[in-house]
Amino acid sequence: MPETIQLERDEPLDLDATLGCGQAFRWRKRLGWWEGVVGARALRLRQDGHRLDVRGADEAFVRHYLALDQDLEAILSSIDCDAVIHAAIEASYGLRILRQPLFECLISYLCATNTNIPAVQRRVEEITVRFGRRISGDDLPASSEAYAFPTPGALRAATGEDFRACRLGYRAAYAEDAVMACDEPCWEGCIRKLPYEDGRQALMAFHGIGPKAADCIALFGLGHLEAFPVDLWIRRIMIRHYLDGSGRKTMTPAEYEEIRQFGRSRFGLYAGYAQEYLYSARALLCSE
DNA sequence: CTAATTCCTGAATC
DNA sequence: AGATTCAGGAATT
Repeated sequence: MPETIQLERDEPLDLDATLGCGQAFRWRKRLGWWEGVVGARALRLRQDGHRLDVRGADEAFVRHYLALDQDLEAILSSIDCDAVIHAAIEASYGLRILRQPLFECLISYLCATNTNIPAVQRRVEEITVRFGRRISGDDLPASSEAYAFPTPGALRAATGEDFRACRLGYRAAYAEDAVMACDEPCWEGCIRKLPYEDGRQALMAFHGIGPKAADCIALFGLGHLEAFPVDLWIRRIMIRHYLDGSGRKTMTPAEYEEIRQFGRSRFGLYAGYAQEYLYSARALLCSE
């Protein structure tokens, strides 16, 4: 089912920035097409100016996933309050915060603590190959395989050893616990009803999910656009451009809280967008 | 409340 | 080439 989405003039999108910025872990660009799996769908996307070619899903699904219904121009002008964020916005104009499936997002960010992006991608890939349903491929490129992200039910059978085999290391036990909790039928519906701070607390109740992972899941999985995750890059950027230095190597919980609240009060309801644009421009903003 | 230490993988450096 | 060092969050003490 080939589809083409015509982007309106007031619907800015930069697909490369959106899929390449590290918010989702299952996208690769090959031969001009972005290939990835969202939930149980294998998608391919290609942008050419205002045209977006789609394989593997209908327009409504892609519009929702890419959050094309959000008024990005209005969001960006609301956070565009100084020269630093302005430069970041210019550099990645059209980057959008995806709407990721919640369980997949939670497990992915559980795999993402204390590690780098390629390692996370490998872990997620291993989990899907071992426990995800294989997606049969009318829309897949020839000779390629795709696996759905497993449901909590499908992962119920996974042991700590299985997760270790997926190279989760000490996170394996955390993943086991998380699957159990997410397998409760009301879990997703209940957490979705909570406002940002409460949802964040509920996420931090999981073993292995601290402030940073909780804020990422709140932002990418629950759509709380006011969340402001603080990783080491954001910390460097904020210290350099907005706050007074701190010489320490590790970030204390108090320092995390200080930077998070500063980001929220400075950038407002769409602080999460500010965070993504700053992160995306990290090389620019941290070069001396 | 803060500081130090440990957990594990993977890449860079010695 | 094999050993050491380091980056990166969260939990525990």
